[in-house]
Amino acid sequence: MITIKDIAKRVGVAPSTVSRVLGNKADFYTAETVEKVRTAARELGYKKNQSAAELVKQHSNVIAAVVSSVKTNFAGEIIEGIQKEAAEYGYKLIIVYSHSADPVEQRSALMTVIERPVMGILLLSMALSDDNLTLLKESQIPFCFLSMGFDDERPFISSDDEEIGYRATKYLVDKGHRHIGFAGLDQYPNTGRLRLAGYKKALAEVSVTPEEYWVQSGDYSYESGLKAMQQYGGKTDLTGVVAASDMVAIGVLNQAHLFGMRVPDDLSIIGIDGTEMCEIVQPQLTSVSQDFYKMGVAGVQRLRQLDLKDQSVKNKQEFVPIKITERGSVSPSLN
Amino acid sequence: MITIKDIAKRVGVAPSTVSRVLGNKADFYTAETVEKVRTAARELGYKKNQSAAELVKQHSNVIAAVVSSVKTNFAGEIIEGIQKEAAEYGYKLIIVYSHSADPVEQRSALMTVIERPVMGILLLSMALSDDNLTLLKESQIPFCFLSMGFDDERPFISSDDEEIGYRATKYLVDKGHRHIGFAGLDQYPNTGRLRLAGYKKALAEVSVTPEEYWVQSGDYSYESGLKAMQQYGGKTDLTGVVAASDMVAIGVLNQAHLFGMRVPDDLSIIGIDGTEMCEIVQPQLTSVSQDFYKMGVAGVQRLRQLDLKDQSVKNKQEFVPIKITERGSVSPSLN
DNA sequence: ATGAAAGCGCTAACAC
DNA sequence: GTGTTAGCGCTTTCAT
Repeated sequence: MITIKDIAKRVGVAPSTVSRVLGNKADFYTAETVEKVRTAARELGYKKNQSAAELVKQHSNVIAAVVSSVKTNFAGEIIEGIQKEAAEYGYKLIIVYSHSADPVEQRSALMTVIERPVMGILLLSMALSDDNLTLLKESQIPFCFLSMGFDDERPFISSDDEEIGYRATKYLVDKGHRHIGFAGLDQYPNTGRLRLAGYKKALAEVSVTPEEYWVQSGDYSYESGLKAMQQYGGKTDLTGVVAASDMVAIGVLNQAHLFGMRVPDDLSIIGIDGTEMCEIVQPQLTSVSQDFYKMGVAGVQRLRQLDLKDQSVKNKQEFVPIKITERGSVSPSLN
Repeated sequence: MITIKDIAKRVGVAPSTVSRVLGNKADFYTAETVEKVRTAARELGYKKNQSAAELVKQHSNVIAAVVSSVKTNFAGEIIEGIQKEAAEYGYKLIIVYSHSADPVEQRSALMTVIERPVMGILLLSMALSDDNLTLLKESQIPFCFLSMGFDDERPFISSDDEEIGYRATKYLVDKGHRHIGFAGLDQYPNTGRLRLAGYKKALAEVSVTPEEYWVQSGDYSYESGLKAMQQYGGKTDLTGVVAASDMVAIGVLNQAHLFGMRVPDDLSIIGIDGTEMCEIVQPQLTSVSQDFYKMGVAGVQRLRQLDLKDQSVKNKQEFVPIKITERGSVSPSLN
């Protein structure tokens, strides 16, 4: 292994000088020294030992993202946003996966990043257990949750779930629909509750109280959509459905087709997320689009502020705007 | 920050003893010492500084996966395989992303993991530039390519692309098809060439020489499928299409539908990969399924052997079996 | 503008 | 079984 000592010896300077040159500390050197050091480093094939640097600096330019599941198809967009913005500031990104549910696995993933001096931690759609949240806080490392909101003090950047539920439902209401189902509502403490509240609010504005079977729970999966539609049945009085994710929407769509229903003529469907999945089914899915890319970007900016000791944003909770993308799965109600 | 010294002081032993207890080095201690040390560590909220440990050990139990693109939908399956198998042996996994194309970005991603003593590097569908391959080799860190084959000495674990091309085409041939297109053939040095060779071989066995327009190039995307089918046209004499990926297959499928063609009655389609996308379209896609999960598992095992100084597998090139999963997008040719 | 020296937190001989 | 000691490679005062 080539170290700065080797370079120092070769060039005839002290290791500290090499360190300064390679670390671009001000430009207090003769151009000649810089040149010689750089050349020697290249020729010897020098590679910095970050462990050593991190040990003394107790800091690094690495951002860690902890992701709840490999399967979510929007995580990629958030990561792209993080990656792009991180590159902007010279931060590196490492990602670790953890299934949201299991506290032990969560802990292992957290430890992987806490045990080294990362510059900040971004948690993607993670519902951290209390123990693990404590662990995270004690680490003193700046952090922020992404794409998941909470009703306590935790910092997060996400969409406003109540608004999502409200606007999706309102969109169908404005098209004349009154019997509207919610398919695949999740069981997380907040997301599901808030989306449901928004859904009920939009319905209440036109004096509709949803029947119990209108709301079908699920886990964002394609199967959840299939199952929800099976519950509704081929002769349902529902004319519109809000689906908890694009995959749920596709499940509802396919099951409706299997029942011989036409979409959107017999049934209107609006999805939530707005991933590329919306465009590969027929009809293409109208959806409430979340700006995942922007969450990633905002997450990096948050970490950066924290790194710069701006404590004012420590527990800031921030919403990223949503929008409705009209495609072909909703039509006016004929009733 | 709490260090082993703090624990040592508190318990009244030497730091080295604490290190040994916490590192589970044999069980050469009084249960009492172990108990006291553990308790103190917990009470003080001790967190190991991995940078320090890695600096002295020049080694860690971290596997790094370098992934070519955030968008590939099979990377998730490989990662699940890696994760699962890694956990089996107590290895941790960190992932870094890099777009396959840009050597500069590739280099940055590589450096992120090379600059610390990771135990091994797995490269997922990465076509590394020569410079970066040299960099990787010089790092002395064990590595293996996954889901991408090469015609040089590089170690890899992937499907046999010629076999994929052959079996996909043969499957259609056996159903009576003779005019068979290949949609979305990629431009990578190997993958595309080998799949094309397999395709031509299966066709040659029934004395068919493909017309030039039968083979449409692409980049595995949905759009590539759309475009390929547009080139074929609604009145094509092709009765079957092999698609380079499931997304390409879906593109072909949708464009065929737009042309008013029925699948599989008017056109049979077989996809490559076998991701969950196959089951969310109608008809469901028959596909050549790759065992991505197994590639991940095998990758970890490879790294483990290398870690155990088993040099015999250093440049081993390994194929993972493929299989045809029959769903609903292929029917016998009526000609 | 550069060198000398100290030390980050941990592990691994080597003693006893 | 446990303590002592010597670094791992790097950064950073503090000199000069």
